Amino acid sequence: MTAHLSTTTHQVTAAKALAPFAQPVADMNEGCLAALKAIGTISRFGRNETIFSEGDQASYSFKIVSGAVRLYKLLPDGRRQIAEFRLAGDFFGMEAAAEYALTAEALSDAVVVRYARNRLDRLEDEQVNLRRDLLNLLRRDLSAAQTHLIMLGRQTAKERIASFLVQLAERQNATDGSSVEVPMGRQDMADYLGLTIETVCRAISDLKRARVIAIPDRHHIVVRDMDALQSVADGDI
Amino acid sequence: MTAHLSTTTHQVTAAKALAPFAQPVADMNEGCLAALKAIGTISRFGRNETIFSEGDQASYSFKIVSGAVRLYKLLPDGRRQIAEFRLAGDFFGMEAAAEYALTAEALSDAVVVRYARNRLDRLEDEQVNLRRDLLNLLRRDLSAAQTHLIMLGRQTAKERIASFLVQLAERQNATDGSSVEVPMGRQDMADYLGLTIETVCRAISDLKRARVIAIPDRHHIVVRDMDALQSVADGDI
DNA sequence: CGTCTGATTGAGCGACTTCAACATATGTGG
DNA sequence: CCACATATGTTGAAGTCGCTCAATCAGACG
Repeated sequence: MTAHLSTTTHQVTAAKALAPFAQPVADMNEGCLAALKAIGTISRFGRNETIFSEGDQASYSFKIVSGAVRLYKLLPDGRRQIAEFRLAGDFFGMEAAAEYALTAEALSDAVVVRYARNRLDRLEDEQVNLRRDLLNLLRRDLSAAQTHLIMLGRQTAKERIASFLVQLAERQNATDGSSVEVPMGRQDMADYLGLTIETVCRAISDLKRARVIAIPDRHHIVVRDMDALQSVADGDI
Repeated sequence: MTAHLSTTTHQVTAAKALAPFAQPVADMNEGCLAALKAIGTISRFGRNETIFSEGDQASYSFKIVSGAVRLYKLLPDGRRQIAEFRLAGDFFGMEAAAEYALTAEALSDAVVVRYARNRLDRLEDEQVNLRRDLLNLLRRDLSAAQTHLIMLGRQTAKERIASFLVQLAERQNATDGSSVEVPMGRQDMADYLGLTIETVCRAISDLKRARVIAIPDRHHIVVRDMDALQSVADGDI
């Protein structure tokens, strides 16, 4: 493993200020970051604006400076499955081959850095470290997707919701009593968890009624008892 | 994309002879293959034998010569989600970081080539192409996982079964009337599709009753009407 | 032949969905 | 600032798909 801490100024401040999730960002070493910075251009997207669509030529990869992004697939009849939420500090579109396999939309107003794929590819050829970092990024994505799979395939609605909230809380290093930001709406949660919006609402209400969490407003939850929440996530009822 | 056709003798013959799926194998160029061959050692596993377990130190990566492998995760209470089936010609364990994220078991008696990770890593440092190929391998895995996600999150039982059978058939280039090998049992299918074995049976029986497929025996299906099967997969009933 | 494993079918139940009503923001124009 | 509109979220009642439990079947093998 060749991971190094990433510490350029703009991304860290952005992460602190706006990152709803404080999970470890894709680690990049200094040389790579400097090189990346040189080829990136800033770009802005409004809430629900499409950044790229499934099937588009994958001409760019991205890194989020502030805001958040949903990555999803649609079935022909409109059913939607969100594969990932990406947050400040995260990369996305790196995993694409010739065409994007997912659609990317801004969850909220977002500022991103755009990297031209051809320049990125050239950089990769030159810098072994960049290629290695990219490999590790993909490994993480794959691992996350596998965790997501068992969630959708083998967990109950309550377990999925609780697992999701645990993930949110952990990425923000939340402890009992601290407020956790929920950047996505209920429909987004439902489409990520393979449920309906009603089921999501009910499960959240149940957790609230059981005093495991509190809901100050739609976009925040307070974890009152992390152990209990984890137990629900694990199916220990 | 830097993919080249792989044409070493042993793997192609193995694929022809035993591959239940004839999907494009991870493409590797000649140089990489020769180098890989030099560091690989043959290894055999019996039916249901564990090749590695989730959490083990990831000391080796593998390529299947013959047979098939299931890759899965378990929940603490024993619920199982199969993430992938791997078949003759396929690599697995390449995606692992320090530890394996999944458990690998032989679906049937299997012959595999084992590559020591430290030697593999050294090869990657030396050969740009190998790293590039590995990257593409991971991209495919990720893309497959995302397709699997929408299956589990947003498709009905019938759609999942039909989609699965279409996948099987396509990988074997099956046309209407040709027999498709089904290397895994019903429980494996269920754990891949996030269903119970009974639901899998019933859905298959329904397709048989509708004359969309025929079932000569447990490990074979005949696609009688691929268009109809695809329609079921797409939810066009 | 009996046993064992895996597959199939049936009956009843329950978790999640669907449909519907209502509530709570957020924003807009007067 | 209020009246109204729209989007999002919440709750209830009824329906259904897939699960659970249970019995039976089919092939493999000693």
